Amino acid sequence: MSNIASGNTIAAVAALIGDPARANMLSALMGGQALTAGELARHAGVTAQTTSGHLARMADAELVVPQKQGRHRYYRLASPEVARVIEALSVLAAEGPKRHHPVGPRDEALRRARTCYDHIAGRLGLALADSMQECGHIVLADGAGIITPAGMRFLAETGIDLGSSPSKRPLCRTCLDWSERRPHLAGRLGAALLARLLDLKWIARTPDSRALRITKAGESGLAQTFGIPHDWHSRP
Amino acid sequence: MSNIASGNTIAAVAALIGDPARANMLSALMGGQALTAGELARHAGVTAQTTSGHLARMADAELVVPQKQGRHRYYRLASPEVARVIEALSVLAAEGPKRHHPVGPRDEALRRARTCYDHIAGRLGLALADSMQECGHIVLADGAGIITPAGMRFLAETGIDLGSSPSKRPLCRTCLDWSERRPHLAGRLGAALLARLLDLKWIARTPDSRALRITKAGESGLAQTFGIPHDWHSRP
DNA sequence: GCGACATTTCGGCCAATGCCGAAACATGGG
DNA sequence: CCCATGTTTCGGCATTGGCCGAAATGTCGC
Repeated sequence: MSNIASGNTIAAVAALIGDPARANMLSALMGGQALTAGELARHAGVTAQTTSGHLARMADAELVVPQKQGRHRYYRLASPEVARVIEALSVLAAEGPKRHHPVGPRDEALRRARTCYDHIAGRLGLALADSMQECGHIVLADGAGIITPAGMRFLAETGIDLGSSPSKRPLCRTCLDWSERRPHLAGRLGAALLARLLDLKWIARTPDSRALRITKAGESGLAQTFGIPHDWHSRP
Repeated sequence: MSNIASGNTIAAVAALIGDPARANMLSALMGGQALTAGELARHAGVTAQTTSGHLARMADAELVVPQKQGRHRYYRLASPEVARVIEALSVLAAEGPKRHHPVGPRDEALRRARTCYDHIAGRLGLALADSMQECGHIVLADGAGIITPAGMRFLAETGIDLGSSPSKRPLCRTCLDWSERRPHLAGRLGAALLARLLDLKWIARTPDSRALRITKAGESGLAQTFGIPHDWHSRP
């Protein structure tokens, strides 16, 4: 009875994500960067051959998109929608059976600041969201936010470019942080913020990890622009 | 490398959803009502024994919760978080490989109005969201909304009770409608709206389906309160 | 207590699929 | 041109896990 067709299709997608090797690859791609097949193989803990098969299937289902470059083959998540599925699954997985509830990234660096697909998560993500809200630049409410006129000016001054695209992508979403259990900024604003902070070299990516490092320049920049104190990162 | 643990767990959850029979059951439960094991077996298209096993596993993983009642055993989705995962997967499944993109519920009744976990989807869902937005009762922005003071008065007058709980559940989220590709109201507001409209008997559930029927009283009520014209449902 | 109904447990069958070794394509550098 | 490196294809093995028939447990109504 009812709509078996759509049920079947969501099953197909979920089954694809439901393999440990593939799930690890997708988690790794949540870092937002494109990774080579080899790197993904290492993340997944399986051989290159096996990885190749997995990637082919995921590309076919349009969960990831391949990009040839020299003798490497880069893969990235196909869309923010894919990221949302992983994100929603993470929330569920973190809550999960209460067997060992003290979960979340064990790594302190990840807790402090990390990428979440194309925006910033961890305590830095929360601090940025809090700051912008306190300054009246955005109004957050339940999973999304509105950028105020003052906020628009602030973004322009700070060089954060939302890209005046006619894109259907939400301007300002929030994303539930699975380590801190509070929302941080996602959507186009979140993406632009990450891009700008990387561009200013206030934060830097860490090789082989989703962790973000706050640079010397970043410490003062974040303090001046967002009012985030220097000693912020030492506090839980 | 990296956090295999969390990857593993999201894989476990996804694998659970990734079976056609289980996915069909979960889709059926997206109707928001608790269903008996037998009903779920019919939805899934497998025998009762098989269903029992599936339900046990999903209950163990806390995707669904059982509730004994007489010689029946009712199951419902364990949380809004579970619903969000299914919702996100539906979006992906609908877009999916462009092989047959004219998808969405084939059934015209489902397209018109249906439940989506605990709120209203379909064209009626969109019309309600549009109406409240045009009247200045809510301000929607990218995945969530804010209820204005005027909106709060309107809700009070209309008898829509948001339940002053200290719940962490978002007041007003939006949920992307997979048949119409536009957002409708979810969150506590969406749930309260559905409850109130059912209570007023303006809409009624359909047995064995997620479709909602608009009653005679509903037609005039919706017209007066939300400005939704009588002939609304005849238009695409 | 006895039959009807709903659900679960047990046991065995079978198909799907993840995994790797070996080898074949690509690509870039010397 | 040949070798090193990255990636894919092929073949075969082993395991997982979904499915059902049969039968046990519970629960209701008489």
